[in-house]
Amino acid sequence: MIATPSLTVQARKEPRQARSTTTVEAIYEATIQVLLADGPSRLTTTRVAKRAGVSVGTLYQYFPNKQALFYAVNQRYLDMLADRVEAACRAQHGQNYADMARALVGTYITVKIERRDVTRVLYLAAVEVDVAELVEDMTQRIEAASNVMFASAGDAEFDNLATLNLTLLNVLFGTVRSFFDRQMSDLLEGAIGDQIVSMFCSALEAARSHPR
Amino acid sequence: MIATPSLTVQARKEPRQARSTTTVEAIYEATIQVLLADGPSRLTTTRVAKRAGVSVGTLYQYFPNKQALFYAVNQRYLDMLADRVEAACRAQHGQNYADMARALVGTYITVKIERRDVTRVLYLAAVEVDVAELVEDMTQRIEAASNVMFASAGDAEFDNLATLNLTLLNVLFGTVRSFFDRQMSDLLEGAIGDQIVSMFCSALEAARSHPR
DNA sequence: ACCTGAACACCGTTCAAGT
DNA sequence: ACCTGAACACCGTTCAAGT
Repeated sequence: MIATPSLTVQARKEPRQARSTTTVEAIYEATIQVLLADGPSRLTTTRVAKRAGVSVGTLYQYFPNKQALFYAVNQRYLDMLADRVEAACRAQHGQNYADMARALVGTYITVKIERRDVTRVLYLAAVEVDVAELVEDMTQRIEAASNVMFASAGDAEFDNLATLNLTLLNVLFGTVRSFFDRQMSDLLEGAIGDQIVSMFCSALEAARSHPR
Repeated sequence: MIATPSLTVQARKEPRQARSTTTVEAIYEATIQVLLADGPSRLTTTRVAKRAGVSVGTLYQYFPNKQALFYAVNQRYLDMLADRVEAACRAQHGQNYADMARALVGTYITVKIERRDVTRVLYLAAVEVDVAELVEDMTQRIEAASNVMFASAGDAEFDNLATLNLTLLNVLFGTVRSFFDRQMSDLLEGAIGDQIVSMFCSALEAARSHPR
């Protein structure tokens, strides 16, 4: 397994003129469209370029390879996701831990479901390209925000919060992914989402410090 | 997104002579080796054939396309996983639900870790090919076995067991996957595995029927 | 019954030539 | 400064020819 040096994965150059900004936008949009319409296995640079209305050469002027293109699309999506969850965590500062759990789980699920097509297609395609690094960044932002949030709970203090938090977030990410992979994402908005929240609450409850 | 008709994904013909059984074995083995050594993006039919010591044509005599090859490798692995978990569930029939949770979670994690390389590489490559159907089959076998097991618990009865069981298994599958994707699979054998078991237990406890 | 490998269509990527 | 598209190497797949 060869790790792709991350440099090759950055955009080749920044657009400097209005014309090329439009081009890059069109390429992003076309990438998602091709993924949605034709599936990951038909995500070819030629197809994306054609759909974006430019030549392949142009695409390669902005993205050194197909990976970089897909990487950029993921980056936008994952940054947005991390932004939203961070904001939700900040908003809960000092509140009750049950509300925190609800906000964290709820926001994550909401964002994933708002863009359910993109979510699914990115889960599906995530492997044709090495996106692990990006996912790890997003994960760590959320982990940090969530840690700070739970540590600030007004109604409890927790033992081993870091480890518990790690587990809880992997539970959340993994469970949501399982439901998406199995095309059962709709259930997340209902009873299943609530079950996840109560699992969070029980686990937190069990980890409360009881100083004497 | 085009669903691959499942027929094209079956092995093209059954080997009838000792010679060809060996060939098919060699091809399976070579597939895993190439995946492990070169990564999913370099899994090419030519490479597999070469590593197996046969010509490409021979490979195509037994597998109609690259998908079918990868599909077959997954099938073996997932069948084995379902077999093991089913056996563990059967062994717990009539016991306490906490022991059941420990056995279910423990067996699943143990099998995944026993073959950690293959596990990781199959998670990684799972998308280059449509394997969703296979995963769904394995999942449903485990779901059925687990449902029967928990329904037989000697120390409790549960409300809405089917829904709860669905959530619990997606939690298990998803969480394990998250730790593997993040290359933190070792943690599953220790404290994290225990945390998953206690989350199972709290959720089950909360769902106990209390008839009056 | 099984195997071989040259041949074909297609994809990622490049680069000389254009505006 | 940006764009084009023919050209090249490589991969999936086929099939006529071999044992």
